[in-house]
Parts: sequence; structure tokens; C-alpha cells
Amino acid sequence: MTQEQYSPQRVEAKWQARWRSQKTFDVGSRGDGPKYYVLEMFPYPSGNIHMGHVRNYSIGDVVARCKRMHGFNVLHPMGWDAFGLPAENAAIQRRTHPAKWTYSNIANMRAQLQRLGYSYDWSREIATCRPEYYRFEQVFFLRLLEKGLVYRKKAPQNWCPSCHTVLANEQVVDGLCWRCDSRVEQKDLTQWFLRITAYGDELLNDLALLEGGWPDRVITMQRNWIGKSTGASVTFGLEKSIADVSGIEVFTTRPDTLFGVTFMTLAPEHPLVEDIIAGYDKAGEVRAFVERVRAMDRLERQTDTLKKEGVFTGAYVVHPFSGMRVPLWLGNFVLADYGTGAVMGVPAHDQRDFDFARQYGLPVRVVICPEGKSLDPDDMDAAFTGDGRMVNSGHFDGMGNVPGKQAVAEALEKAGRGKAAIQFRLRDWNISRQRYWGAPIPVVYCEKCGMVPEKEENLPVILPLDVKTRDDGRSPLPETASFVNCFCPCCGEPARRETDTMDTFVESSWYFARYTDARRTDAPFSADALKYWLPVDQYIGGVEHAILHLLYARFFTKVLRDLGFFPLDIAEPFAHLLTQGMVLKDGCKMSKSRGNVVDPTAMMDKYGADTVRLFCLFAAPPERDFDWSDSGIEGASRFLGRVWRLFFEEKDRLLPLKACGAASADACSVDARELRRKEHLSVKKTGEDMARFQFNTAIAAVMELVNAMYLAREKLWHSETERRVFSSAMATALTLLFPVAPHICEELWERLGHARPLADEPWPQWDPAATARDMLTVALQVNGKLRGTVETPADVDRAALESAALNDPAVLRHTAGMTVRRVVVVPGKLVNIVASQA
RNA sequence: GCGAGAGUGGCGGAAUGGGCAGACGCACUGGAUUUAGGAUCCAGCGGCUUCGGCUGUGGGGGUUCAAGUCCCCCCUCUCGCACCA
Repeated sequence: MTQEQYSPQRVEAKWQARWRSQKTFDVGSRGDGPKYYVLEMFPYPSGNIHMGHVRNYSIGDVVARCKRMHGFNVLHPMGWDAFGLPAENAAIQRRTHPAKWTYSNIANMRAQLQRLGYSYDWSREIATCRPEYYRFEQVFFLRLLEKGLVYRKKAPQNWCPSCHTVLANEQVVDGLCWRCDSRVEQKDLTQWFLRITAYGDELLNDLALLEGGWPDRVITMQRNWIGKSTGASVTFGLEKSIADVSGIEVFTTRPDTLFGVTFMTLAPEHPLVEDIIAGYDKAGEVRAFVERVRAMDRLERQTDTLKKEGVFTGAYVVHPFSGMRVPLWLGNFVLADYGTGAVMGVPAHDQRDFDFARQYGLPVRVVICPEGKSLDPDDMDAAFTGDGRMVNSGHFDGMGNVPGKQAVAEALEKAGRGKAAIQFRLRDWNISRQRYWGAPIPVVYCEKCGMVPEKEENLPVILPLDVKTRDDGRSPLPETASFVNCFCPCCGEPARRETDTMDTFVESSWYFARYTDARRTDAPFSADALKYWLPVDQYIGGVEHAILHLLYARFFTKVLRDLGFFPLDIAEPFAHLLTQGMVLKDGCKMSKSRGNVVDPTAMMDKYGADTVRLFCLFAAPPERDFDWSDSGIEGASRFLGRVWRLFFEEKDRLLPLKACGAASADACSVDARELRRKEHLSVKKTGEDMARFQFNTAIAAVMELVNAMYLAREKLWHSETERRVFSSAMATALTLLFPVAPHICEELWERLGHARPLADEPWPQWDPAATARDMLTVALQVNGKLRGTVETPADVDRAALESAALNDPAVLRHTAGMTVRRVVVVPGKLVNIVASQA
């Protein structure tokens, strides 16, 4: 028998061309059915796709194709997160322009994605570096400015000396730059901030809406990052008078311990330090301490092992209720940028304060006692942080400390010395970047009018492409006269344009919405399209964005809603989130320096796209990391070869049926009925596994079906019905495998004689009657141990089953000389005989 | 330290509500085919075994007729947070 050789490259090129020319996956041309929006995190156009992309996008493509087969109107777009530093650095290295580099990378990577046969609606493709895209970001910026949600502030900032730019707090990981791992320095700079803290509560509370849809750990990470603490602010009067300053404010989560305060500690950076130590005879020592702490960088200062140190300032504050004098210290553990940069010290009830007090001989004052006990400060070897009764606390004595928290806060408010307060760990988002390849911030600086927003009708402020790039990595914008020199939108006089650009995370905070009407030019979105498509039903990407991108996008969704761009009933952008694991090689992350990179295009050259997709999905469940295996992909390739060969070896006898097209196999052999049963079970299992994103087991179910067909093929040609059973199994296998390996399935489907492509076929229905069995294998246990099996008719009654079990030779052997105490029958599954020595 | 997740053959991994542990694949072994190699097809494949069995899901207890699965204690690994007042 001559048979055609399987050439994946030829088959894949054919179907990719057809899908493109027929716009198969353009959602605009298909308007029926309920909507489903599946989105994968868009790539940074670094030059070439890597296996991580292939895995991410293969998962998304299976979801998209499955949903489509289930009758959904599926939006599945793709685009480019195209601004950013690597383009600039690469351009410097290659003596080219970031734009040129970026656009050529996009062209290259688009071709690579198309070679993988993903079902994207390419008509909605976006690139964030195009003015048609970022112009709307500038519109958002101006509206946010109007609302006070974006502001400029001078403050110590995270500065990456190697990237020559500031970083947001979220972009500093263990004191290092998230991108290049350089040590981040602190630098005083005037920067633009987005007031994400104004949404702290909503970002925190709405995490509840994501329970069940997002992985718990991502929700937890966001909750921790936002870091809400409830407590009170308290103002301690300053004994010494400083102009305009009446006292020092602290934040505490334990107002119930207020009477236990025996000292106060300020951050060395606290703005009042100089005023406080003025005139103190040991001011020099204090200054030396401040200098020493300041010299340490963030990383050093935040390690656990750092010795807690402090210095007395010579000054005292006054307790708001007791009027007691409280010594004022500086401490290296107090953070300047959390709370008020000042902490009240309650050594009896806070371990850190306890250690500090013992180290410097400060008094310990017990104000909470465990129920029915008393505490002696001299006997304590650790702080008591549990609940109990308030003591030594004036008229609060005897009160439980839990209600005491509120009571003290109320009393503070009445006395004008404080109030209930909430603190967030979350800081405002610094979006200024001192780099060139980003979206310009649309404001100008005028000598007369100061900072003036650009007029909306003048947008976009276009990033000039004809700049002289600098070798040192600094932005060329400040030296680009044609960009910098402008006229004040307010008075018309000459002015200077802002030369900082926006953090690229701003672009990725709203791109998912732009896809809903990507070609629109007069507005960023259209209300109808947003209302129809949002939220994204399934979002898929790496867990490395658990805080950064996913928090920013949530924030933007709420902001754009409040600015009137988004529908009011959209609270969250991504209803379901799948965080896929990494593709490793030899247990390590793939990297050029390690030399363990597996190139997807080389794999496609060798095995074809279908095999690469199949292996990425089959190797492990999607959330888990998996190790690339050269023999593993061989196995995937072998399986597709097996499908291809089976098809051509049996082709002359195959009928052009649809999936599950054999109505019944009643009058047929056992083999035919078994194959039909396997076919329907495969439809059930594959469907269920796809729905819960267990692609590895879904594929295993199709493999089982193919294996069953190999074993049955010589036996099933006796009758027309048997021929139909076999043909139907083939059609079903192709249909079930289609979302994973679409090209080969389309090709064989067409060769089976179908005019309508598989892409337009519905997901098959399985028939419970076809999965039923006349004979069942029932496990026989004695005292819980498997001793044998027995074949029984499916409708056997309990008594018959029980007696069959008791008379089974293996059972008899194991119950010899014993008394049967009990027989447990699980219908259709097993019989367990409980027996013991007589 | 706190929080989350994980630990199953030589390997990747199955077992969705406690019910025949190891599906599917890789590697390996044997057979068929082949001039040969490769490819392909078929079969075997947790460990021990006196071939009757015994034992086995990180370790130890427990619940149950029955535990990878439920409960308690412990160990290891991965990830996240880490002076947050």
C-alpha cells in the first residue's frame, strides 16, 4: 500500500494560509452565540519567541478553539507590548533606532506566531508604541490630572543606575532592579505619580470577587502588597517648641497599648530630626548615627539580621493622656516612608520594642494582662502580644483590650489628640521614566504659567523618531530641540515639554480593553464593544506579573470606570486567571548565558508546529513548571505520526462520518461495541479535562482512543456497521485533537471527505448509552485487600454479587477457617468481605 | 519567622465525591518485520518473592469494611512576604 508521507510543514502552511484568507478567526465576521474573551499576556517584542511564549499561547489557543467549538463567539487577540528599555539598549548596541528594532522584531515574531497556527484575530493587532495607541493613554493622563489622580512630587526614589531611570516600588525586588538586577539607589527626584493608594480599599475588597477565578496565591500576594492595617493615629506633644510643630504623630495598630508607651522612635530621615536635636549637647552623635544609617542602602537595611540600633535625641514628647514624659529616640529600623516615620515604643506588648528597650535600658510598662493573671515587667523575657484586660491605663482599666482599641481611638478623637486610622503598605505608582522609548507625558513647563497640561485636541504628543540616540543610555529627548521647545497651551509663550516618558506598565494596564475596538480612531473604546466583551473571561500568563501588571490593570479598570470610559458595572478586568508554569531545561530557566535555550523555530523545522504545541500541553499540567525533554517531543511527534499512518492505512475503508457518527453498534461484535464505547468515553473525558484545563490528561484520552483503534482495526471490517463504528472513531479523534494540533486534524478531516472545515465543527456530544457496559469487572477484597476480580452482568443484584464473591476461589482461599463478619458491596465497583479468625 | 503550594515507579505525570495505585507518555527489555541500521507494529515494565504471596504514594500515629485521598504530629522542597509600627 502506498501511503503519503506526513510533512507537517506542508500541511501547516496550507491551513495557515487558508485560515488567513478566509478570515476564519476574525471575530467581526461572526456575531452569534454567547461571548467568550480569552487573552494571553501580550509579548514584549524582544526579537524571537521562546518556549515560554509557545506554552502560554498554546494554552490560550486550545481554550479559544474549544470555546469556539462549544458555540461561543470568541475574541482571541494578540498585540505587542512594544515600548521599553531593552529596545533602547539593543538599539545602542546595534547602532540602530529603537523603533526600527522594535518593528522588525514584531514582524519576525508575528511570523513565528503565525507559523504556530494560533487562532488570533489579527485584524485587531495592536502595538503600544504606535501613536494611534498611546495617544489615548495621554488622554487618560490629562483626565487623571484633572481629577487629581496624577500628581507631581519630589521624594526619594528608587533609581537604577544601570537603566538610568527610576523604578516603581513594585519593580524593586529584594533591593534590586526587576529587569537588570542592579542595586537600586535612593535619589531625590521630582516625579509623576498615579494615586493608586486612593483605590487601596477597593483593590483590596474586590479581591473577594476574584476568589475562585484567580489562584489563591496571587490573591494573597496582592493582599499582602496592598497591606492594609487598621489602628489609630496619635499625636504626642513636643516638650520643646519648634515653630509650626505642635507634636509628633505616630500610627499604631495597637491603640489599646497606648498607656504602655515608654519611648518613641523616629526614622533617621524624619524631617524634624534637625529641629529636635538643635541645642542638644550630643547632637553630633545623633548626626553621626543618621549619617551612618543613611549610608546603608535599602537592601542592607531591610535584612532581618540587621542589628537594631538607636540613639537618644535628648528630647521628650508628652503622652496624650497621662502627660508622662516620653524620651524621643531615633532607630535604624523605623521606615521613613511607612506611616508617619515615627513609632511609639510599647516594650511590654511588642517584641521589637521589647528588644530595643532591653538593649538600651528603657522601662517596660505592662498595660495588658492575660485573663486572670498578672505580669511583672522584670520577669518577662518576651513581649506579651496576646489579648487580655487593660491595666495601668487610667479609666480604661478592666476593659478587654479588643474593645479597648476602639475606645482609646474614640477618646483620642474627643481629646483632639488622634483618631482611628488606616494605613496601607501600597504606595503611589511612580510612572516617570527618564528614558526615551516610551509614551511622552503630555505636559509642558512655562515660565509664566508653570506646569500646564497639553490641550487634548493637540494630542498625541508624538515621540519624535528622528533623534540622535546616546551611547550612555540617557534619554536624547532633553537635547532634542524640536521636541522640547514648544509653546505654552495656556499663554502661547515659548515653553519646555516634559521629557520623562511613561512607565510601560501604563500601556499594558488597558490594552485588553483596546482590543474590543482596536481600529477606532476617535476614541479609545466604544461603549457597546466594552459592554459586550468585558471582562476578559480567561486571562493566561506568567505568575511573575502577580503584583506588577495584574495590580496595575485592576487599578486602571477602576479608574477608567470612574473617568467614564468603562461601563459602571465592570469592577475587575480578568474574571479568571491561569498562571502557567515555566519551561525549564535541565532543571534551570532557559537562558543564553547558560546555553540551554531550546528554540521554538528549530523545533518547528524539525517536527512541525502541531508537535511542538502537543508536547507543550502534554508534558505537564499548565500551572506547573516542566522540563523540556528532547525524547518527550519525539514521543509527541510519534503520536501524530501514528494518527497519520492509521488514517492512510485505513483510508480506503473509511466513511466520511462526523464525530460520534455511528448511531449504534447493537448488532455488532464485542470489539465494535467496545470501540464505540471508548470513543464516547473519550469525548466525555477530553471535554471535561479541557474544561478544567487539564490538557495533559485530555490528550492522554485521545491517545487511548487512537491506541484502541490500532488494536481494533483488523477486526472491524465485517459489516457496514462496524465500518461506521471505526470511521466514527477516526472522526472523533480528529475532532477532539483539533484544538491541540489543528493543522493535521484539518488536513485529515478534509481527506476524509468533508467540505466544511473542522474549525467550524461543533464539539461532539457523547451518548451515555454508548458508554454503558453489559459486563462489569468487580473487585473482590478480603479485609480491604484485593484478592481477585469477577465478571458480572451490569444489572446483577446485590445478593447474586455477594454470593459470587463468597464463592470465588481466591476469596475462599483467603477466608478459609475464618468467619465472615460483614460483606460490603459497592455496586458496580467492588465487594469487600470482612472476616476474622473464628 | 509568617503565608501558600507540593512530596506517588528509572523519568514527566494519572487517580475529579475514600472504593482494583501507577492512566497516558518517555526510557528500558523482548518479539515481529528488515540485507543492515532506522522507522514501524505487538508485548512486557514499582520493589521483593520459596511464584503461594508479601510489600509499596516523604516519615510516624489515628479514623474507616476500605486511605495517595480524611484527622493529628514530624521531615523535606518550591514560591511569596519578611523589622509595615
